[in-house]
Amino acid sequence: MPRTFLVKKSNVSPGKRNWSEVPDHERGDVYVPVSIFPSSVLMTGAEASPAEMTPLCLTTRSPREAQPRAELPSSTVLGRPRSPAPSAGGRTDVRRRAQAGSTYVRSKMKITTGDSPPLPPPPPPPLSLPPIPSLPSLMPHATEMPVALTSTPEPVEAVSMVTRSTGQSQSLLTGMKGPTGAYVCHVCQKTFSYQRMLNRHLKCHNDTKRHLCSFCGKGFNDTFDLKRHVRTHTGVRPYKCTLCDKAFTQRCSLESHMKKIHSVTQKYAYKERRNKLYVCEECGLTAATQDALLLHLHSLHPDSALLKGKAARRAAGGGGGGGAEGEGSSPGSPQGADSDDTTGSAGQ
DNA sequence: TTCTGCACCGACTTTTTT
DNA sequence: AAAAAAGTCGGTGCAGAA
Repeated sequence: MPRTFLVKKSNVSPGKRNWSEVPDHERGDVYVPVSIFPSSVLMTGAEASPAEMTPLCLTTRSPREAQPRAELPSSTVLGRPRSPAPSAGGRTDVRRRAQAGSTYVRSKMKITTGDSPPLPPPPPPPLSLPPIPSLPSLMPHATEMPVALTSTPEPVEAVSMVTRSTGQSQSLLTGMKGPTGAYVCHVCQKTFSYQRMLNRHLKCHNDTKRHLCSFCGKGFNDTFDLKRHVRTHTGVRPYKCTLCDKAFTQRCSLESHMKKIHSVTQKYAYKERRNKLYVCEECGLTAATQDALLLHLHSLHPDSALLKGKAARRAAGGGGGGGAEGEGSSPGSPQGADSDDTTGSAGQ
């Protein structure tokens, strides 16, 4: 069974990993799940692994797992005072942040609510983001503020037409339907075939991010985006090059590598689904099937969040994923572990 | 039954860093 | 230039409300 590429962090610059300093052939040998935990969230002594501390989906490890544990660098992104408040626009210049020691934050980072959490919120309630001060009453729910942050003043009125009680946009969204029947974004005039696509797209114009990374505080619109991001903290690299043992966090990175370095072009049709890879976020093992992954989890990680989540779902009456469980689906939730970009529902 | 929000996932693209 | 990371969208399925 292939082994997920797990990356050991060498103690490099604060707050930033330097994977390149780790020889590729060594990356898979040692898994340091998280080495950038802020001291503020570190428990005393060695009793708590990073995974145990994180509210993310990294679940507790059984004592018998003698995984190397990374010490927390004294000056990680979160272990030090953050840079001053972000710009008014909600975005922060990466260089400014870098000067402040927050090298994880990229230039396109959108601060969640205008204020990055000074410290990683211990189990962050993902859904409890405070509304944008200027529109508190109009945005009870982040997903229901379609044009709240447009540059034009009138959208505020439009937003008020989106009601929480009904969960329906009474006139705003339908009113945005263009002459072709497509749904048009007020902000960028992009068109979408489905209203739900437009609704989701509108979040892009919204600086309020519902899903916060507990490691660095960065916010994302989508849980999947957050989970993908978290992998940069955990060092899990499931996509391994078979030719040079290099590994990547995203499949596209691997495919790009294969093409550019090895001149190997994967034969995939446009948007053709690749083989799904099931990854154990506990130890990095990869499996070709969900059953194999479950078997592995049962045998080695019986306390894994994924298994607990499945058990909880069974207890709750069967049902598959979806909103009910997802509502509390923070990156630390069982579901979170269950649904990494390489694991999780086998529905697809 | 329909609509909607939400979670989830894969894929493609873009930007930034090394 | 390559890699890393993030932004975005198409699509699917479930749950809850109307």
